[in-house]
Amino acid sequence: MDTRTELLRQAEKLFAQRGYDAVGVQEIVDAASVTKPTLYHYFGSKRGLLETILGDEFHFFNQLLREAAYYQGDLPLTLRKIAIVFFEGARRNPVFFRLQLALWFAPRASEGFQVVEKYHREQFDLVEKVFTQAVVQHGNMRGKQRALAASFIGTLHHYVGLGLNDYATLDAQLVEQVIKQFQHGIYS
Amino acid sequence: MDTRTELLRQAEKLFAQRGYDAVGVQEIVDAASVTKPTLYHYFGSKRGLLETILGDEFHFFNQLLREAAYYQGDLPLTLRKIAIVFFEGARRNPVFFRLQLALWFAPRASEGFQVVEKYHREQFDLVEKVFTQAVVQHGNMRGKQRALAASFIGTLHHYVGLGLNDYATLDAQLVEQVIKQFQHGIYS
DNA sequence: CAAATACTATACCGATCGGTATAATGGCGG
DNA sequence: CCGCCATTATACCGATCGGTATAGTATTTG
Repeated sequence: MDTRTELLRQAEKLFAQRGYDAVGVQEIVDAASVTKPTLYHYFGSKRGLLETILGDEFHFFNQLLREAAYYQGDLPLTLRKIAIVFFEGARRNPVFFRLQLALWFAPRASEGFQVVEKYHREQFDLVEKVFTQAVVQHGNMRGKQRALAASFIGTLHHYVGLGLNDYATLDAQLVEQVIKQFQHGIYS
Repeated sequence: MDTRTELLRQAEKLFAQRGYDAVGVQEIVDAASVTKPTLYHYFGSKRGLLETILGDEFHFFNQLLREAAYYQGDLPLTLRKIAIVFFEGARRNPVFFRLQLALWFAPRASEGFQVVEKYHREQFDLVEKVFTQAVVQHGNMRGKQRALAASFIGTLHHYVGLGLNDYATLDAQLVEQVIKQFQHGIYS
């Protein structure tokens, strides 16, 4: 295991467990069994370390989301694919999803939120585009794409949060329930 | 304005804006135009300050919730009342709701989460009790009270979050949409 | 083989962290 | 008027914060 990867892994774990601000640089390098200059050689700053972690993870995840959000005329199918990507992502990589959720709900002026914001904006734009394309078939959604995208992603976040704390099981059945529930909100 | 109240107000605002860990004690006392011994006289520690802030706010809010969650045989009505309490609370006191949401999504091991947890547990218990009482009329919910309570509160949180960031308007219309959507999830 | 480059440790920086010892101030009851 | 208690400021504590100057050791490249 090279030291750079070990630093990324240990830092992600610590940030997810105790929060970005509460974890010191010294603690990270101790966990990775290196010293501070090594960390600063690779990442430049504590913030640079966080940006690298989130950049790598979101690069991977948002690519999956992009493929799932490729709209081909069937809105429920597309939403289902998106939900599956979120739920499977959270099950495969709970540490990252915990971190990312905590930072997303952190105060607007906090470092963590600012770093995570642009990646969430990417996700939002992908989902909003789906709803915009679907307006052709679902005219009653016209003008509501922004609210719908925010609501859908928010719903997925909320269930991911429940899943991470064992209040729900992120399985195919829950996907169906979420989609059905959300569609009912649209068509009413 | 007495200094104690001023400290509570300024600290709540700063914590909500930039996060509990990112705000230092010195900054709080400067904002309140006092010095550190004054803060430590009243609250004992930084954590004690946070506990007092959240204790006061949740004491007030959870009492409203308790009244709204008094079940009298009409589940949709009770859920509607609960949703209204959340939405009106968030509109009246957005600073507190921002803070409380951020702490709730903070890592399990963080100080902030630990302080906020017991008050959320109160809320959860109140809502779970509603579903348990409603099982008499809605037998298909039997055994799912825990998941339903978590899902309902999570839904409200998610819309409060949207409202705080202007992705939704926390009005009576949204209450109806949330209730209808949630009921559809139950009865299916 | 020489020189450059990448990587990593020791030891340190000033600033800030949460918290406190001491003492001065003020109002209030006896 | 005296003594008590609550409140507040000055000045300080050791520890930790994020970050770095310097130098050593590999590894790679010419």
